[in-house]
Amino acid sequence: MKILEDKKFVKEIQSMEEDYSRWYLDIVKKADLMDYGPVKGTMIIKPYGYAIWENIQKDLDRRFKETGHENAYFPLLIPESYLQKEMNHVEGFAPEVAWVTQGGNEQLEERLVVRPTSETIICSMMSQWIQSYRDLPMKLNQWANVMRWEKSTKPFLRTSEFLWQEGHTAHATFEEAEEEALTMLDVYKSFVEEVLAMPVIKGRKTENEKFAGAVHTYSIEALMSDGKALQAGTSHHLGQNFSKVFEIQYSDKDNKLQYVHQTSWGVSTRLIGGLIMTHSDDRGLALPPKVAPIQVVIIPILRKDKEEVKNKAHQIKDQLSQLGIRVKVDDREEMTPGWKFNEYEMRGVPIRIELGPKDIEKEQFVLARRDTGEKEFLSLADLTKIIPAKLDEIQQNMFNKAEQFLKTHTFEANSIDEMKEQLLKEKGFIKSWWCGDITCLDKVKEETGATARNIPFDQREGQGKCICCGKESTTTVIFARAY
RNA sequence: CGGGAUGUGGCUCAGCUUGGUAGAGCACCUGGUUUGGGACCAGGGGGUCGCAGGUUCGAAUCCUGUCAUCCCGACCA
Repeated sequence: MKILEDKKFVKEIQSMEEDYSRWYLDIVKKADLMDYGPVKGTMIIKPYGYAIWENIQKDLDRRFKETGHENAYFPLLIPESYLQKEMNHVEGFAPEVAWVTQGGNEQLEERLVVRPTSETIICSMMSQWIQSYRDLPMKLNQWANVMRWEKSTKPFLRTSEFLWQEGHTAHATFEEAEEEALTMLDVYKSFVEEVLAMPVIKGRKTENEKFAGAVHTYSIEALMSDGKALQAGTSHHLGQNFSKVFEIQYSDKDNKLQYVHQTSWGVSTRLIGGLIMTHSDDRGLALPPKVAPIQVVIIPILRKDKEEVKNKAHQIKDQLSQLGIRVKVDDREEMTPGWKFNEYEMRGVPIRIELGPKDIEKEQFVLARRDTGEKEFLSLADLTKIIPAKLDEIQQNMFNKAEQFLKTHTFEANSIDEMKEQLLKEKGFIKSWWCGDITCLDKVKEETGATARNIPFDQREGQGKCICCGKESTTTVIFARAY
């Protein structure tokens, strides 16, 4: 077993150390995930990037269905009057909605918004569909694009148009809606941790960070490799805020009219940005096997006995494909093996198999891991046992590394000065006591640039002094600079 | 939305100060030699210089506007 020296193979990528932001942009371009669209904040998700999204969709969709949800699709355009109904909601979204004011050559009588989220239109339909407690719960999900007129954009992390899924449910009681919101938060957490190998912190959003129109918002927060936080998913308990204005009522068992209790929850293509900033390095993208469009790439070394080597490579491919592994053989002769090694490392393929005439003679192959850079010689006879095991090992190792990073970058601070000092030294999550007063959060933000990410479910025992005002508090908050 | 920077073949950039027939490297195409960590030689194709106006005999170059991208800040369920 030999470990690669820390040589820089990829000269096209700016190092993370020197310029993190440039590094990120280099990765998304060089790994061929996206390209810019002609309109500000829009992007083309290229086939390789879209394949990642499809893998995310596939896995999440299965989890949604397992928890009793059904997919549907609602219109892109929403009448202005719908948005106006819930006051907090309008105010929250007003600055970032795109308007349609004209159809063909005619001015519209009522302006339409391009959906920034679909609560209003889905609620208006639910009010027609729900009559009785027997119609509940109603648990819907849609895969869609949404648009928010963003002022500053960055590929995958914040774009004007993005792809997401939004779940919308209606329940008979507050408790049921609460349970749903928490269940879906769990679904997100287990998906993001198991599939994307990104450890996250579950918690409740503070009042000033919650969704416009929600009773409260839960989130999972991830930590990027530059120490900044990323909201990876949200789940909202909407209470009766929307059902009251959209009149979603049902008759209960005693034939009394009741308003439903609702939830909504979503994750977006932003997860791809998080994936990149969690695992990748100066050599390019690194993908956990479970989302990687190509899990194993086979590079035949074509010096002599070309046909034999090629045939063997394809034979290996077939063997692995039969196990459900996503494999690609790159037997192009116009590229050198070295070029291909770098190319697939840059694109984040978890396992590379090198196969040359000498290997075939010795009944062996070379396995190179993207996560550790290790190369080893292994017996071809064990191929179908080794590869699945290695993929699992890589998946686990990537999660462990990220979890280790999160642990070593979670700090405690007892005063604003301490937090400032820590953020100057090294960024990360900052755990602090908080008295519950929103103005204290504002002050922290103003002085340190860090915002309250969430109030983690996993609270510390005991009590301490509020980071800002010094009052005795029993609530722990996670602060961080965030994307 | 404020401050700064950039926009020239697919990519990275030079040329602009001082206006005068568009360049390099990489990539691409053809042929040959190569191939175990980004090969080499020879030949070849490709750009209305982001877009729109203006100044000028003449604009990639000067002026105005506009759009997009990047950085910093504000905003961001």
